[in-house]
Amino acid sequence: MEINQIIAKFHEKGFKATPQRLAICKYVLLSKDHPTTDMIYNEVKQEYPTISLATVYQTLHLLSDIGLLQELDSNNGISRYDPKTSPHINIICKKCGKVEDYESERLEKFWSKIVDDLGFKPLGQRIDVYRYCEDCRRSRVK
Amino acid sequence: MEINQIIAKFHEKGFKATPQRLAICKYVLLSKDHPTTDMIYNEVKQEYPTISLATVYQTLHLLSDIGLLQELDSNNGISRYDPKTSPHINIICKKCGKVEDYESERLEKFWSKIVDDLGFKPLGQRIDVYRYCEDCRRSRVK
DNA sequence: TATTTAAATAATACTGATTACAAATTAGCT
DNA sequence: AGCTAATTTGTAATCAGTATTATTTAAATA
Repeated sequence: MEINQIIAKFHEKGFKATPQRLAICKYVLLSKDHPTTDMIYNEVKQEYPTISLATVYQTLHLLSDIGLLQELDSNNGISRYDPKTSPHINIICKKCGKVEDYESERLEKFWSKIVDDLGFKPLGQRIDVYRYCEDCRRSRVK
Repeated sequence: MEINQIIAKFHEKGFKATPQRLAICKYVLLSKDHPTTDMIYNEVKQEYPTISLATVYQTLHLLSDIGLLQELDSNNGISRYDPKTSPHINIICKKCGKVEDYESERLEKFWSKIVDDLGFKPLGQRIDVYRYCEDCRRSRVK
């Protein structure tokens, strides 16, 4: 997504396109690894050393509200954010919380039928599947 | 699920079938409304006035581990628990966090194909769909 | 049924992610 | 360039969930 599109999106929804917001967008929306709030804060602090953690939280909620990302808040109480808002599966490790994406045409096709059945257009969706990831299976602590 | 089956399940997995655990099972596994930890605590306290909140948390995690229920930890940071562990959709209100179930044969059929594609047997899954519920749409605060 | 013991409970202190607040700053309008 | 409501900051407060430890107990064994 282009930076100009993002700015337009903010304006369209009646919000200001502040540099802090754009910096967070630039990082999260390009990110491949479902970052946590902390990862985002530390990354954006490189560019805006005075940014407040509160701003990061507020912005992430805003981005979720206007549909630019999906909040994943995983099982260990630490939220993660996913720039992909189209139907896909999050393969989540029950131990460490790491998230991998799984996309397939079949899933998208199925999903559109399911939504038809539902009878309303959802604001968003989230499809998770749990397992233990490679790393956690190797170090079989529990 | 019969109480005897539940007791057997605990023993099979090497855990003790304590009265506290059984009381929590009795409430949650029969519950239709995806209760929060607090709801469970307050309900079970009727029968076991000395029960500790810590016991409730521990028991719920145990029940999740041995596959008797599904932890839902919803978007507002408060965990909810779902006695239904088969594939179904949780229709979640983005404002108040209320959860409704949606089941369909079509979904179950689709899901088994998706799992085949995945190439591994998941420990569990969670399929959420977001909207604003009736009540929250009516009281259009935000 | 009494004994034994590892497991479980209760009570409470603690942790850490998230939110609330209020003063200072600023995007974007005119 | 000035205005103003929106936004940001920094910090304090909140609160769900966890850790800890002394006490109790389920259930295996004799």
